[in-house]
Amino acid sequence: MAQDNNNGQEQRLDFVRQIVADDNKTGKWGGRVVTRFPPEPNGYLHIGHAKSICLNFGIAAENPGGRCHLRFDDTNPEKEEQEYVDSILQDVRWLGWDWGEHLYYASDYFDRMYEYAVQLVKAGKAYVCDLTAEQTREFRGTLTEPGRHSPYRNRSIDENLDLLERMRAGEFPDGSRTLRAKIDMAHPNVSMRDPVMYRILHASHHRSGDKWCIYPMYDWAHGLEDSIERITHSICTLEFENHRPLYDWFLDALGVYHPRQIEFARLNLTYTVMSKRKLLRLVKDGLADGWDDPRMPTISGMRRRGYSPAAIREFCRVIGVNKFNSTVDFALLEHCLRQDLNRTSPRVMAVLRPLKVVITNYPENVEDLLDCVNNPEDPAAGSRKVPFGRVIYIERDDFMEEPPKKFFRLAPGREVRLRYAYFIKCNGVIKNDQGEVVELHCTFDPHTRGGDAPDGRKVAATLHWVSAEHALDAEVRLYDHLFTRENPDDVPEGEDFTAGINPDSLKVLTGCKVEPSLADAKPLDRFQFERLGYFCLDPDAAPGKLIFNRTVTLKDTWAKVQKTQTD
RNA sequence: UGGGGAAUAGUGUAACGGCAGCACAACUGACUCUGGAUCAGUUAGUUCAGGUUCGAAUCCUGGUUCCCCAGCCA
Repeated sequence: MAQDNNNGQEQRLDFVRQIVADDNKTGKWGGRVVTRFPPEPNGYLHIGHAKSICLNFGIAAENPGGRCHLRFDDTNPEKEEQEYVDSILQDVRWLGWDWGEHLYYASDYFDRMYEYAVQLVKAGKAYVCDLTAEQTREFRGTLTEPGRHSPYRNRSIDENLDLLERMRAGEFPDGSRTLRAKIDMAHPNVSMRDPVMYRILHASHHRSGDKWCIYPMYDWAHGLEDSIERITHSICTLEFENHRPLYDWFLDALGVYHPRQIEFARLNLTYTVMSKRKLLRLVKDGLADGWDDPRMPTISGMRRRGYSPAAIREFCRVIGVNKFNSTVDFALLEHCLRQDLNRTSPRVMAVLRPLKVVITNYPENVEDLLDCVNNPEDPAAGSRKVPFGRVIYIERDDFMEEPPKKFFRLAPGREVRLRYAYFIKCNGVIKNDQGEVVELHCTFDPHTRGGDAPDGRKVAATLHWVSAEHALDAEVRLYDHLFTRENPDDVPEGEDFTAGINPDSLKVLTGCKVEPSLADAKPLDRFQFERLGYFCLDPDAAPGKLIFNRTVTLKDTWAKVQKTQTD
């Protein structure tokens, strides 16, 4: 799987894969290809992570003997939780990737990292600093001005060794000291100005418990993790480009195995936010109903919404990999989704906003089972029997008493086809006291059973329907973008991204009518409701209580026509 | 005003000195028992100014614009 290079042609490599291919050619890594996906377990994975996952696991899968490690970068106990670890494991697996036995935790390397730190201290390349966080910032200088040396920079190696050991032993309070690399306080790259390697944090870690009260910083830890695991290509996002000199400095100073760090641009998508901070905010403020809210761009949200792993993988393939910031049109994601769902989803009939239709010349109490194709894109999917009856429901939108020009559907005096069933003609409109249409009276042509007229006459439209007697009730949740603007951060002065929340991103429809075959649907089962879109059964559903999520609509040219007519 | 990156149709990406191509979106049309799917077509691009070259998106010089960096976050 994963290398769906079904476009025949010689394949174009993105710049990361090109580097890997070149390295394989020169034998730089002895033919090894080892990548890693290193999430911090402080939130749920989102579609942006999927891009990184597909890149790293994809490269490993495409190269003989290649492998990709799943490694939790759990160096900050204050933000990390087991719940996130569990969700990440589930999401990566669901996306279709397999890390084999290569599941790792940075916290498992804490002992070795400490030994490496001692090594640097002994080499005179690291020191214990007593500056407060605020002082450290002041001493660091600015982007345009060099920093100043910490007064603790020239402590003796023995004193540093002693202090570091006592830091680890828990003798000092949080924030009172740090271990810093001794590099260059005048370096134009601010991250090289004696960066902090360890901070004191008397916090319980979700895996190592209370064993440690000093925790390594990202820059110190990450290269070591890569080195320990003998990663060949350490692929990360653009904001770490500034850190590469430091990544290299640490590994060189230690003289250990040294992977190559490569940076690529993170994914941005229209109408959505992608930072964990903002997603956390949506969850915490109740703007979304949890991490797996079907409107969230999280993997768990998309799964619940009805996305397929294949669609997400295809999306990650077509967006490519680059070094500049770009924002992908949400429509491209939906395109990949529809493409996959079209060929895999069984068709079924469901009426979201029911309009009762009585077929006046149809006999009462007959059993009439009609053959319906399960998936015209997949002959192997076969067919099913769907019951018909004298009273049926059709979609309210499929009838107009006074149809405008391009409306092809049912109207007084007009004949249409009921999908896989009969031609019906409307000759009676019943209204309530408010003048709303509540019922239609139609006649059917018994010779059109199955949907074809023996005399060859044509109808302009085919409608979906559900037999009233056999229909199942269902709740259907319709989703729209969580944000009204293409760029949610594009908000008025003084407001934040939540100002652009779409108040209509969720519509709950009750009293929907679906065909009886859906009684057996299981959570997350995907269907195409004919003419409407793709839907999946929500995990909130229970026996006798059907709840469907609309994953995405079908392309709807009538809706487009309507829109241009009203504009 | 320091350092590090980057600029190709509306959007996302190819072209690695030799005809600027693909996909999405938009718009036409054909076909259709899903106004779905499918098929055919149209619109539309090299950040700017110089230079090198028979030939430049690609190489060189300069400019413009955008992104990242001053956490004891990752």
